[in-house]
Amino acid sequence: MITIKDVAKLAGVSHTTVSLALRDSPSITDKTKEKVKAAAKQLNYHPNYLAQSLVSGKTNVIGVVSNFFSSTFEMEILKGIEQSIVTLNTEYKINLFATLEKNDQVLRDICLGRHADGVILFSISPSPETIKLYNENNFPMIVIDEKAEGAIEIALDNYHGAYIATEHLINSGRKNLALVLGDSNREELGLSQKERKEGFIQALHDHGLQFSERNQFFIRDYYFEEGQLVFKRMQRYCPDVDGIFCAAGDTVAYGIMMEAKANHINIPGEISIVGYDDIFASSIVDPPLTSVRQPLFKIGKNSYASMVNFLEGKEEFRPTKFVYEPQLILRSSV
Amino acid sequence: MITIKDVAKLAGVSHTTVSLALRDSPSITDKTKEKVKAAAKQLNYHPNYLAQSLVSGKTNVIGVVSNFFSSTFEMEILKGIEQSIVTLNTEYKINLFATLEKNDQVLRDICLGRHADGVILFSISPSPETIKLYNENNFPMIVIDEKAEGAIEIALDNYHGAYIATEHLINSGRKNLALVLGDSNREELGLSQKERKEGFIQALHDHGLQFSERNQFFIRDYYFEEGQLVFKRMQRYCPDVDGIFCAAGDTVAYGIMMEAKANHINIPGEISIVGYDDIFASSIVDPPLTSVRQPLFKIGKNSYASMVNFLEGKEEFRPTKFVYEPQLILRSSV
DNA sequence: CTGAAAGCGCTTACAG
DNA sequence: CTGAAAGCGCTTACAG
Repeated sequence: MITIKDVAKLAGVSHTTVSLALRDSPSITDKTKEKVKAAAKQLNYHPNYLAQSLVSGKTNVIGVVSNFFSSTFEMEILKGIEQSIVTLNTEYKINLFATLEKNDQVLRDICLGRHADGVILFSISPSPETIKLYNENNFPMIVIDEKAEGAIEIALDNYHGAYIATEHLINSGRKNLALVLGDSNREELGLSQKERKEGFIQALHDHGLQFSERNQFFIRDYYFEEGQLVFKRMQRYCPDVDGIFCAAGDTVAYGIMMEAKANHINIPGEISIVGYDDIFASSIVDPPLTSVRQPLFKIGKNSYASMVNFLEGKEEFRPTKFVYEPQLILRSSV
Repeated sequence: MITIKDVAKLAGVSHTTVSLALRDSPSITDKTKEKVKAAAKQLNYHPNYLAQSLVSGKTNVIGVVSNFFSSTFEMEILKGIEQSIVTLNTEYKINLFATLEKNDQVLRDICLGRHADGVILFSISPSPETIKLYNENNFPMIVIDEKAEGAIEIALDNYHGAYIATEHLINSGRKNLALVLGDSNREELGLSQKERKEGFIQALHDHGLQFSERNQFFIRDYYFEEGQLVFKRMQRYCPDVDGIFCAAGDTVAYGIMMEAKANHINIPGEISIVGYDDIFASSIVDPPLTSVRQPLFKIGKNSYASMVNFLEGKEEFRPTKFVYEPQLILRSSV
């Protein structure tokens, strides 16, 4: 490994001078700089960032933390971040950290191990201790789609999204609505699913309809096949359902639609359905799926931009909550 | 920031002892260990990985490098990697580095800045100098879907995938085939597109058909809308096309199908089409799209596992080329 | 069994 | 304008 000392030796100066010259310090002669740079080039020298960061306390990386990175939700936000990186053209690199369930542990590591200068979390709820740790270390933290008191919260208005979806079903004449929720692998519902359930119930009430626990169906992994199973269960236990709000997302909604089709039940003729997420395929399935779209691209873009502002001291970090409103995309499934 | 010295002070020992105790060195009394660990816990101490890595020369992170991470190709491989991480349950974390075009620069940084112990590249072709640098530093490099002499190459047999797709179209009676290629933003075709073109042409020849440059259409960004445009151009310049091999992938193929539908042209009645990638939506579009599936999940899984083996010294790193065969998934678009 | 010393590769005051 | 020294937070021989 080529170090600063090798360059110093070749250039015939001290390693201090090399360090200074390479960072274009004004206190070094142009002639010395040239000599040093030539030597560095000849040896193909590149500074060890580990060492640099250790002394400077800066890594120039922004950490993006998520449970995993293999679903469309993350993809959309990442697209926004990527766009922001390209247009802003800053010094900052991004690193993606997949926590695979070990959320707080990974977060601690990033902060204490100085793997980044700040983090953006996707659907991860940090513990109060972790938030405290970040604040103590002046590490900005932006949390998308989860609660995080003391950090910057980017909330998606799931309540409202569910409300408008449900209202749309009701306004189109549906009276017996089913709700499909994803309960992940936990005992209780995640934040967004819980809020969607509340929005669903409220819309029902506001239109004089009753919510029945029996019209509620659960899936775990957000798979297409689970949607097929849900429809089977629905046919069996609630054959009179005429509208479905699939809060568990579009992929599950496709499964429901496919199974309905397989049973010769017409959508939207006999049953209407509204999905959530408006992922790409929703415009090309048959029939095109009405769905709630969240401004994920914009969220990614803005989050990255804010983070850069915090890190460059252009904006003061202060716990705030921002709410982004979803939008109902009307197609032909209702 | 809490350092090893703070812990030492609280525990009443030297910082050397703290370091040893925390790593469970056999040369430290159980009693001292307890004392140290209690102190560390009380102060909520976590080692600075930057410092640890600087001295140990190990980061315990595997770098995953891609131009960006927001397409289904990366998603599928990542799924495999994530599964591998969970089942293997190793010490290694993964970090995703988005290069956004600055491929070699990012790769150099990772190696020289010790941001990782080894890398897995997605569709990135490292320069010979970069490969040399990695080899000199004993940094294992696995390259998926691109050429990289001197590294481990994971090749997708694009030639064969294109060949079987084309042959299938011919065997189903199609005689006037069009080819749709993605030429990205470069002057020349990327490796995989070039190979697909060769497979297409060879299949044509082997069945006594001629390849015509006029039956070739290009897109740049792999967008759905480009597929719609391609179909319009096709209608205009080659109205007698009866089969399409969309080497540019399924998303573009959907655009073609939609535009055909909008023009009341029946698929597969009048025109057949085969896509590439077999992304999720292909099974649910109407008609379901016949497509070439690449074993991306498996590739991700195996790549991660090999990397761990290299890093742990269980397997010797030696430049090799592995070829994974694609598979034609038959549906109703032919 | 424990601690003082040297060192990982760098940067930043401080002398000269 | 340049270099010797101290230090970032840690680990690893080496004494004692």
